[in-house]
Amino acid sequence: MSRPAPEPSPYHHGDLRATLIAATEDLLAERGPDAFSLREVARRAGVSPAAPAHHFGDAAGLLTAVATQGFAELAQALREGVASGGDDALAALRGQGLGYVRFALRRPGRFRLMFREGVLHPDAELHRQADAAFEELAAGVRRAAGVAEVAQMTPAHWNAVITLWSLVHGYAHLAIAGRFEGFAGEHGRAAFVGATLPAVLDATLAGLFPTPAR
Amino acid sequence: MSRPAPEPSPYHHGDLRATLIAATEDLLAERGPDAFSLREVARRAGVSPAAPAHHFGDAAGLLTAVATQGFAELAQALREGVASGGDDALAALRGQGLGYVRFALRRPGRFRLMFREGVLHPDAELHRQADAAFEELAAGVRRAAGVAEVAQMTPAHWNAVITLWSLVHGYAHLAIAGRFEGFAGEHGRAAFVGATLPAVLDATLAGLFPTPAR
DNA sequence: TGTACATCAGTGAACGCGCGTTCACTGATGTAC
DNA sequence: TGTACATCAGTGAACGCGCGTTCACTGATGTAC
Repeated sequence: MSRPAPEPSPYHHGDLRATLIAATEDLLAERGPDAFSLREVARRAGVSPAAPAHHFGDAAGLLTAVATQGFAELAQALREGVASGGDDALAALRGQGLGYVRFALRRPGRFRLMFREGVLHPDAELHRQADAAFEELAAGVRRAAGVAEVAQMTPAHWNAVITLWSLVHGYAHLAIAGRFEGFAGEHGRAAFVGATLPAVLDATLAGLFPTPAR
Repeated sequence: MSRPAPEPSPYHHGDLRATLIAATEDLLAERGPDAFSLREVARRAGVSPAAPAHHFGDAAGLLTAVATQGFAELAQALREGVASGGDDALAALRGQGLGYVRFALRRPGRFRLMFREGVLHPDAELHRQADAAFEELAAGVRRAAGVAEVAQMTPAHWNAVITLWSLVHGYAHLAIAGRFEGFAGEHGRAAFVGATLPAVLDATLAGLFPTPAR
């Protein structure tokens, strides 16, 4: 997870912006959002504490850039989850749910940052990426419900979106916070998730999209 | 939400322990867990910065006490939610879900603290209270499933517990983080929750506890 | 009932720390002519 | 092709701040006799 040691620094870095984002993600992964500090990130990037201001303005600006990139990757993870379901719309929706949770567990610190209030700048691009990720979920529900357009979605369809989002979001948070460790037992977290999450999603989807023949 | 101004302080406070806990809850409510500081709490309680150490050891000790009390109140909120459902086990379970979310939204800062890693002491009483709250949820599922004892619960029953817990936990977190504000629109958050959460719970419960006649 | 004394609960000054940000600066790059 | 110069990207020292915790202390309480 850690990057190579800083080079014997030339004056101009090359791609300091990307390096600072990567260092921030590493720090979040290792020590969580509470341990973030601009100086620590600068130290890891092998750069003076004033350097980040050049690219991000201030500390919140750097975190906002990290969160924005996070939402873009979340949307991507949801798209890949859909693809894993093939032609079956319900299987695609389940794949999306799995993708959401796996995304969260892959980088828990960043995931928590993305949904933290008060530490990010209000930012048009951030909101655009967050909305795009949400829209992936809504599109999944439309496919499962046989609805083509956003304008055709009923309150029940929106409730289905909220239900699935809440479910995977809560599952991810509880898993990250270690609340499932009483269950996970000897098998570890990954095995626990693999064993329970598909069943959890299927039971919920059965309630949201009952099939006559079931 | 704010307490009366500190009295012209007598040397001995009377009930400083409870006062510090209350001041912490106020601070969490007003400015969130990130803004917590021991000195600010002492200021609000009208007491020197060294006073809290006498009762709680250190800052994490105070937060741990607050979280412990929070879990006790969460368990109580779940019990009240059950009662609202009367004799119908599914209605009781829905009431529990409503109680969970309402508890979270009543004091969002404290709720977030309770599930924050790294800021609380590992503490026997804290874990006892957290487990007791969780056990309320499991008991609700047992009633709905017609199972009398913990030992009789199947993996499917445990999955139902995890599903409901994830659902209400995620819903609460998303609501607190303002992610539903695009929906809430003109009606405000309370109205949004009142309109969507019961339906969300019912749809999920239908998937978890299908009834033959449905 | 009165008094000595231990214990409890709080004071307030001081410590050292890491932080975000600022500032004047300088080295490197690239562009105009 | 050379050269002057503007712009960019980083330095590193310094600032002021609020923090958690420590320390020797003192005022209040309560208990033993």
